[in-house]
Amino acid sequence: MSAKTLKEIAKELNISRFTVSRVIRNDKYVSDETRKLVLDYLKKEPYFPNTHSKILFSGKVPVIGLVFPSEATVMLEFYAQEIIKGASIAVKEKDFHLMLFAQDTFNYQECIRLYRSKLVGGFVLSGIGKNNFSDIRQLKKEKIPQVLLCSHLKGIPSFDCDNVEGGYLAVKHLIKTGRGRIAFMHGHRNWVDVSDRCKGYKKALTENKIDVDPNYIKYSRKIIDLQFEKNAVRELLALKKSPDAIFAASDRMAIATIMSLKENGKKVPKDVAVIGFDNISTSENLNPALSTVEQPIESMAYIATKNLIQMILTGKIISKSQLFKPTLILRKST
Amino acid sequence: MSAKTLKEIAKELNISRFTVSRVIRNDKYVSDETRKLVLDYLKKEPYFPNTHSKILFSGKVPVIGLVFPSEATVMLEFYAQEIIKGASIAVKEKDFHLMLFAQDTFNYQECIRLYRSKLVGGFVLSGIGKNNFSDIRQLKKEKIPQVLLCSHLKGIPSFDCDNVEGGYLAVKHLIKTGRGRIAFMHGHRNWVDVSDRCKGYKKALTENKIDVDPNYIKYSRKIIDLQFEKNAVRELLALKKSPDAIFAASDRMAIATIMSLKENGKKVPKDVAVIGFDNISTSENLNPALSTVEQPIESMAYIATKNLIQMILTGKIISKSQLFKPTLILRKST
DNA sequence: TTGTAAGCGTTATCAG
DNA sequence: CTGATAACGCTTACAA
Repeated sequence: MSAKTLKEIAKELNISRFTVSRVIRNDKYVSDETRKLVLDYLKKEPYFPNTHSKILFSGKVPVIGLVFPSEATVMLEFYAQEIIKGASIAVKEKDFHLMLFAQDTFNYQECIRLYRSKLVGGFVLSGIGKNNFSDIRQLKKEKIPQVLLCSHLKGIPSFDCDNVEGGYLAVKHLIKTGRGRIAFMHGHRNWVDVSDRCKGYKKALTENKIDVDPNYIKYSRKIIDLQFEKNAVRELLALKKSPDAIFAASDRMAIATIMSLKENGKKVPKDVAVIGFDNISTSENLNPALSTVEQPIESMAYIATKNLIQMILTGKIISKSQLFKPTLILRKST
Repeated sequence: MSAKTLKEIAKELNISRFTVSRVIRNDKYVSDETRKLVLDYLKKEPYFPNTHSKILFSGKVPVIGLVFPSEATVMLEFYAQEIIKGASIAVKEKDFHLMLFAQDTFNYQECIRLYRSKLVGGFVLSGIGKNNFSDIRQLKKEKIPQVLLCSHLKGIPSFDCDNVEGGYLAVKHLIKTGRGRIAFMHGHRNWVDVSDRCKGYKKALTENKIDVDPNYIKYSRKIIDLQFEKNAVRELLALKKSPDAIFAASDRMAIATIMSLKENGKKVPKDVAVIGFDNISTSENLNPALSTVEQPIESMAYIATKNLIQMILTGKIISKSQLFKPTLILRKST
């Protein structure tokens, strides 16, 4: 059943559609009598204004495009739900809507098309990697409202966790608990978050007068490499001075690391402590339960979306960014 | 930068907007000369037709509303991404779009509003529980195109895994590997999938001449109960004949079950075998790696969305449903 | 207080 | 072959 239009309602009531429109928009210039007539009608037959007429007329597009590039899955696998939740809340507050775009690889041309055809009013871009930073600048040139989530780039409004601080917290904790030979394992270098966590790692080490040993840093050269942790652990254990702790840049990696350590006869945390990053839901049910660093993803998504909406509503491109504080979650693996 | 309209392009070329429109729509009745003129222009300045004008004119709304009620999170926590992926692929094939609605509890009134205001053309409803079946029937009465995903209801096009078969496979496997005292743990009874898995459980038992013992069936009375598995395991172990296997209706539950068993000094699978349902990504990294049953969620979402699109395009409400085959994944916990 | 006209950006149909 | 008219459903400004 299609909704009645103003015209149809007006015809049934023998008045003009403009009068009906006035009542609905609470315009003053309607007699109490006609107002009552219309309101009584609307009680029985609710009115649903056509979204597209409204957008067409107003020129404002109350739709946020939430982009999930598949490449970023490595990073965002466990975050999709929280991002959606945060963005949904922001969107509801302002009567906006959320459109989802799962792209194979980030496609800025499609973004331009979506924007210029007025399907969306702006974008929340999640987990954009360095390889796409030039595309982001392109979007900026086109004056397309956008915010970055879980990534950051100078000149673009970015909402990210303070990953330097996160890495720093994790490693400082390891040092505090008596570990001195701390390795760092991370994924493909395309994402700034990874470099940031590495910076935090190095910062904690130097601050504690521990030399940064490149042999202790292992990273994946492929975006997806199922054998990576296995090989990395083997290599680390083969070192003359093998590490007594490993900081993994994601919980997923930390879990695989723990498994590999066990397979190699090491006890966690006795022989090697392990700390992850993300606090995914299964990490507390592991054996041993995983220590990790948590990002406030839902609020990051909420704030990011809120800012984007503000930009769309005011028509102004701002470039306020925000770094969110991570939290150390201590369990049994350290 | 806003996209140029037909009118603006026409003005620059000193022809009428209708002619420009013709060229763009590949209409025959344009002279080669004018066609070239327009095409040359479009090469430098691509044209992006206004979505809303098109929808307004055509009356067709190429937008799928993907609804995620929070209640269903218990079920869908690990599926969001795959559902999104499947739906996205279907949507792209037909030039539709995906709008996301994360609702606190399923809100059919909002669905009606969204449909009648022409914001969406129909709904993919994920993880609808029995408590909302009357709302679904209401939507059907309103002739709103909808499909159910990960749930099923007679008379409504539903795309679900064959959970009876899934439960049957899991329990048959336990029996085959020598287990005779098999418990079943599941979540809140609001979801049909749970009842179906229970049916499969019972079917496998009776088929193998094992009595169904109600003491072996534990279910959560609350939708979220963090202590549930702990208590259930304790109660099961306190039985005179405590179970030698547990079939948990979700991997999450299975993982918590394994932890509780270990805390109670039991070895998995030696003392008690455990099998889950879902095949979530961490289940293979557990210790022991979790045996489980996998649902083809992505294709379920794909097919469901495809069917919905067909309904929207043809304007016909069909009620073809489909049950998808689950797969047994055997690892170390059984 | 109410109705009319014009416009948002398309397209189908008719007239020239 | 091309331009004009009308329509999709709504709102703003203006006229009655």
